[in-house]
Order: sequence, then structure tokens, then C-alpha cells
Amino acid sequence: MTDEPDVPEQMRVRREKRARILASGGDPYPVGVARTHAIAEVKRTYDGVESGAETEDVVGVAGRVVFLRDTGKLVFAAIQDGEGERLQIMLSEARVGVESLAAFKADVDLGDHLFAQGVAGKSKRGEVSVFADKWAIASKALRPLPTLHKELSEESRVRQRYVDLIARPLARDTARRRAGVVRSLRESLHERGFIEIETPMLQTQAGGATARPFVTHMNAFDLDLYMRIAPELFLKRAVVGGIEKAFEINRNFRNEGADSSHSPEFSMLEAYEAYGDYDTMATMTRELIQGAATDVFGGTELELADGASYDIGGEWAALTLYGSLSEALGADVTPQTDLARLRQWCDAAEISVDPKRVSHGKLVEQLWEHHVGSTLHTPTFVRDFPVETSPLTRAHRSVPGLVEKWDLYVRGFELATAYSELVDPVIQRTRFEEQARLAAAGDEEAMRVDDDFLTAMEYAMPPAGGMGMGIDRLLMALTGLGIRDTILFPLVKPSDEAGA
RNA sequence: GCGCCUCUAGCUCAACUGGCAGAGCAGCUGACUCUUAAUCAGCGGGUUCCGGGUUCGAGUCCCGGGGGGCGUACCA
Repeated sequence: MTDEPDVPEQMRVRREKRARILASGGDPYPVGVARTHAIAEVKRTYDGVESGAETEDVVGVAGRVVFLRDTGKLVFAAIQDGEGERLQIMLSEARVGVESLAAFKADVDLGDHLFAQGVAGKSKRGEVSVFADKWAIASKALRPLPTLHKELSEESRVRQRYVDLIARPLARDTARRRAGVVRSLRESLHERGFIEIETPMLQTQAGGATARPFVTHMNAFDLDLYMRIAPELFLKRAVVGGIEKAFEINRNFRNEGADSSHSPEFSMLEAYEAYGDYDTMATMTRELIQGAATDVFGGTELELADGASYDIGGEWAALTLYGSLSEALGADVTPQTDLARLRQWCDAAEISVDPKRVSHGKLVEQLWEHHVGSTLHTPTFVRDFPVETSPLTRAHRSVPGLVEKWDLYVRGFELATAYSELVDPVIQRTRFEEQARLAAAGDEEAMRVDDDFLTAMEYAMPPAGGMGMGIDRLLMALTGLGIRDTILFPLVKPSDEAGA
């Protein structure tokens, strides 16, 4: 194994060390070590010790070696644990003996997990240290660590996130912050009496959103199945059945483009509340987000990765789709504005529209996105959408041609959306049929008629508000990072060079 | 999908108009009992993403392919 020709020198050397340890009766991968203290605990406890002083407290610590310095009869090693805390280990010939120190120098590399036992104290330079009496390799690394003083290339970061997590504090923080945000959302929803349910990811037809699905196949039933594009239609079935406040935080899959704000698999929160509407959902959404910001970032004033900062506290701005578009265009746009006029504005703004999907609603939304959406940086609710593009939303209670739907925009992208849900099964059927016509005409993202869902609706769904929010995008909004940095292991195309 | 940029040692990056492929860290050998990207002496390490082509000569120029980034179009 040590004479494979293609193995780089540094890997070859580490493999030889592993073999040597085994040959001399040692164990490069012991089942455990006698760890007594976390690194942060040691640093905290002995912070008050005088420089150069040793205590009589024996501690056992373990972590990954991230720094090594051999000064002859004294060796310094810094170990790092899962929280990114570092602790200095000092190994002196006087304490461990000539032989053990020589073995340490010969066998331990940067990247190894190391265990050390000894008294806690402080070095002459004032750094909390463990003066080791004993040491052991807790796990031998066979690959060298990257340079810890330089940023890993963007590609290496996502391809080898495990290395990124070792090397880059922000990577560790982001993983923990994401966990904190998700936890905060769950707790806030639980406090409001919501019940978390899990709905199918494998579906016989992908509904609940307009998007192209991934297709897969079930062998046992010889059946083509779709990965879900949204949990909406199943969550609503649950509401019909009496789970009046239902939510799900889980993955959706959309077979579409990938860029700095789109991932083919992404996490989404959807929540439905019987006897709520799009206004109650707006309040709840704001409180969920502000709560997550407070729980994880200590408040609603956010400092972003790109240096920008903004405050998401207080009430959020609200405007209407048609009103804000009219203002931006300097002309009245209403649900009655005809297609020809909308096309002129699209041409003027050089917006190209898929000819298979041209409708009043589609053009209005594209115009709005171009002229208004990308300019909204602080959280803003955009209210009241055209009916054609919102087949699951109920008609506006006072304005004909509109539906009760809002989109929440932050930093130029859509973070969340909510409806006063359509619960009339007869209207729902005609909406589905209209979608099916679009699909037949070539619109690959249009919905299909879901008969089982319509049957459920015919048992009567209570009036309800529903909301969907992208979890990845929430992290983006709170941190300023791109979507691939908020997802720990984003999809990457295979490359022959990655790993071995 | 289209356009532009990019791929060189384990990692991060150099290499002019085509002319011996280099540095820092990391590695190996040695010195040093307070280092913390230590210092000192020495030594290794390359399919320059892959496949063709032009040329006396290609990391560099041309063609094809792959990975990555940015912009643009669509979706959240």
C-alpha cells in the first residue's frame, strides 16, 4: 500500500506512519481516549492562572492538531475541537521522556486527532496550556490539512465541506446558525400550537407549485413517481382532516436552474392555520423571522457577510403589486390592463417571455420583478396578485381579478409567500382545469388536476391562511451568504479530481 | 441554455511578446526547552483539467471536451 505510484508524498508519509505505529504495537485509531474536559472549559477555568505557572489539576483533552512547533526538547501543539476553540499542548522532554517525545515528533502530523493528559497551566507567554505527561494519537489523518492561513478556494469549500469546516470559522458558524434558525422556527411554531407533520416526498403527481419536477421510478409497483416540488396539497389535506395548525420543514426538489439563490433541493417551511388568512400569516411570518434573528444573532440588526447591515425589526413595509408597478412605470396598471399594453412595456424593458406562458398575470409579475422586486432590500410585503398565476389562492375579498396573496421580498429576492387559501372545491377544480390546459399547450411547469386533493376539499376545508418560506433563503437574508454557503452539502457536479 | 473569465506541487498562488515550471505554507533530514504562518542549515515534491493541432520548441497560441466562477434568461 505504501508503494502506490500515484499517491502524493504527504499521503505516502502519513500512511507509512500509520503502518509504523501498528507495527510497533500502537493503535492509530483507538476506540477511545480519557478525555475529561472540553477545550473551552480548560481555557475558561485556567484563564486566571499566572503566566508560567502550573496548577496541580490533571486534565485529559482531545482535538485536531492545527499547529505544531518543535523547538528541540520542547514541542508545542495546538489542538482544535468541534467548536473551533484551540488549546495549546506543551510536551517537554523533562515530562514525557526522550523516547516519547521522539515518538511524538515522528508520528504526529497536522490534522491528527490528539489526546493529551497533564496539568493545566499557562506558558511563559501567557497562553493557557496543558503540560502533557501522556499523549496518544486519537485518530491518524492520512491527508494533509490545507494551509489554514489562506481561504480555501470556493470550489474546494463545497466539494470538501469537511475540510472547509476544519479550516474556516465562518463555515462552522454558518452550520450552527442554520441549526439555530431552524430550531427557533420550530419552537416558535410549537408555541403557537402548530403541529409538525411529514408529508410525502415521493408523489404520483407533483403539485402545489409551478415548477418542473424530478422524475423517478418505483420498481415494486413499476410506477413513475415525482419528487415533490411542494408539500402544500398534502398539508391542506391534513387541515381538512382536522389538524388545524399544521407545518412542515423539509426538502423540496425542483428540476430547474442552479445559481447563487437557487438549489435543486432546498428546504422550505410551510405552515397552514385554519381560520387564519394572509394577514395573520404576515404577522406570524414577521414574528418567526424576527424571533429567529433574535435567538441566533442576538437581535434584529444584522451584519451581513458582504459588510452591509440592516435592521429587520419593527413593522415591515407593505405595498401592492399593481400599485408599486404603476408607480414604477408612471402609468396605471390594473388587472384589466390588456396584453398588448403589457407586451409593450416588456419590450421596452427587454424582458423576454416564454411564448407558451404568456398571460396577463405572467407579464405583470415579470414587469414587477424587473422594475420593483430587485430593488426591495429591507423586508417588504408585496400584496394582491393576479389570479392566473395563483391557482391555489382565493379571490380577493374586495378587488375583482386579484387574489389574496403576498410575497415577502428581502435583499432583492423572494423569501416567503402566503395566501388566503382557496377552499371552494368547485373553483379549485376550474383552476386546475385551466392549469391542465396550459400544460397541454406546452407549459411544463403548469399544474395538473389532482382529483384526490379535490375530493379532500369536497369534505370541506376550513378557511385558512398558508405560508411558505425558504429556509436557505432565510439564512441568506440573515447572513448575506450565497445559497451554496447556507447549505452544508450542496449538489456539485462530479469531478474526477475530488478526493480519491 | 447563452456570453465572459478561470483550472499550474497537499493548500493558496506566480511564470513578460511561445524559450530550463517557481514562491509561501505544508512535507522530509538536522539544530534549538516558550513557539504561536518561529529561526537556522540542507533536501525532495508537477500528466500545468482531459484529448487533438500549430511550432525547432506550448502552462502560454488554435480546435473539441470537462470542472468552477460571474453575468444573463427561467424557477423559490
